[in-house]
Amino acid sequence: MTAINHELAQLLFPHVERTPHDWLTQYPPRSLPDSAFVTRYAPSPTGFVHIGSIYASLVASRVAHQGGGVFFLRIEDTDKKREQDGSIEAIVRNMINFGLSPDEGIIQIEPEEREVGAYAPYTQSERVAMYESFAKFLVERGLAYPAFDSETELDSLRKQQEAQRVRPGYYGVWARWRDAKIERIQEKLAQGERPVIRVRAPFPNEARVKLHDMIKGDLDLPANDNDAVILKSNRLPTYHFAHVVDDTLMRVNLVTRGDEWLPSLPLHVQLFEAIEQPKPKFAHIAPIAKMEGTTKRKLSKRKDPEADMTYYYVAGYPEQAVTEYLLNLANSRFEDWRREHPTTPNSEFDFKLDDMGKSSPLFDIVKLNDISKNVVASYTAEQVYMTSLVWAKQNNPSLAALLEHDRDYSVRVFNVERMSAAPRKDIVNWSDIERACGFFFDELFSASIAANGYPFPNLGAALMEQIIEAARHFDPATLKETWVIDMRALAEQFGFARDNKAYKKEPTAFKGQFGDMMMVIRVALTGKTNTPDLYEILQTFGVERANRRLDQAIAAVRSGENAR
RNA sequence: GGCCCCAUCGUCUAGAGGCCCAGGACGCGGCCCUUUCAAGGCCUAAACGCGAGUUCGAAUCUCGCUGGGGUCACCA
Repeated sequence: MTAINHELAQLLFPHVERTPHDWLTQYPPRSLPDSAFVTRYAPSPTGFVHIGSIYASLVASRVAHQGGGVFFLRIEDTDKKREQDGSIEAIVRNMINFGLSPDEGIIQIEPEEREVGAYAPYTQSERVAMYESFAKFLVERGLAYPAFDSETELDSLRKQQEAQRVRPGYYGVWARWRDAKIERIQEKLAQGERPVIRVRAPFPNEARVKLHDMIKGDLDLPANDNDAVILKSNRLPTYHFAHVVDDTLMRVNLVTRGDEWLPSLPLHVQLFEAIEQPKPKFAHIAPIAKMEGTTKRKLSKRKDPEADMTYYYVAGYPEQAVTEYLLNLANSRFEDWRREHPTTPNSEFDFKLDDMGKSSPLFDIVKLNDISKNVVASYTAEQVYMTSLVWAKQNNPSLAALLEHDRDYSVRVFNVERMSAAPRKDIVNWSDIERACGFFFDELFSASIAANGYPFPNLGAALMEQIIEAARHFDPATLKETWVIDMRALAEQFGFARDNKAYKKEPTAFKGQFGDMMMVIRVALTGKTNTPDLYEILQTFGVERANRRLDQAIAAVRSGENAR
């Protein structure tokens, strides 16, 4: 520490008395086994929650918790311009919903915000004193210096570099404030100008940074020679410096983050060395991407609705489905595991960073839908009822009213073809319920008939009337097999084939096959051509509702207006 | 443009020199089952970007090329 550096440090940070050592003493190493990882999710509160964030925190949380480590939440609010109200609430709510509740940081917002953890505060704007201590430390050692370039000066610098076709940046001869005399700095400060603080990077720097990334493998990057800004003129740190100081003081030993950070990794390594602290391990995650025409790009907040977690809430995807889809993207082994362990909570899946892909996976809603169908099928009717009701209250109030109006009936509706070994898989998400089950509810059924009529097959009004009339005599005490046998007999009586084989053998001898007759009943009861099993529908409806529907259908057939 | 990362069916991927004329899942198509639909069962089509090496032998190792992506802010 030279006298001049010390003087400069005092000039820049006269009020800063605490040293890095003081802070390191205040926040001692965690007492955890060596194998335990301390990870964090460090979002900036700049808007809606991106699915990539949930993906990254899922990874971080699993890696930490599997080894008995700690996963915490840190709010990176150093860019006050981009900050948006409500972001923190959205972040915390999403984490809770997705079973990613942090061990430390803001863990709750309702009824009141609550922060826990011994490494507080967990919000960067409240940690300014720490950044200043470390910045002062660097200035004292000649490893950082103030720079007073204005925005326009930096712009013209960049333009000159472009014109001369040299690498843009603040380095070598371009780093004008790098070796400024202290008198000049004093003068600027006296004029009331606020400098940024830049690292003094070795220049020229031919060194290479070699390290092992837990996802990307062995990395070999050129060392940093750019005098990056570590403290902005408003005294808030840049991401780079905040990352290094916070992850040091909060004793993070594994940094998981998007791989867009790879290019600045050498700077980070340099900063860890400059503050004389060990660097953590790194795991750089390839972000979820999407095709746009022929180009692949990161899922974008602006362009892609599916980037926003709100999309999944509005569509009513169970959180478990989204989680398992993401787990599958991260570790494709997951779906094999799921098949072998159909009912085990996914938290017991042995997640491995090693198994993560190195390149960006493409988002695939079709695959998500498939996973979601299976998740919904694994729910009990009661669970479907409860969960979809919560969704409907927010997203489909009229459906919520129907579900609440007759709770028992609704649960029975969701129980149709659910209790078997091969449960019905026709509900993708809660917004799909109206399409799949709407006809069970008289209001929705009537609306559908009013809008679309009955999609009856062309069998002639007289015959259809007879068929529907015959269906009126349903006895709930009848066993399913018996009922089917009875219906087959009826089919034969009406001139339909008793079974498919008979029909295939001699198609012209019949009015149609068994299914054709049943379709008339199906449409009469439901107004649809694709529904669950008719026997179960009749059982669920009950005789009264069934007969009411059949009578209505007969009337429609008679009037002819809806037959088509 | 510099630097960096990446590269197997349409998609997610398995594959760490012979087990692979490449396996699974989703999707697509077909068949079976069947009161429609869904599910389920069976089956088909579908990929190692290209070129050199190394080797008895390469999807797997090396190099080059090509292609894709990321990044070059007082944003994170």
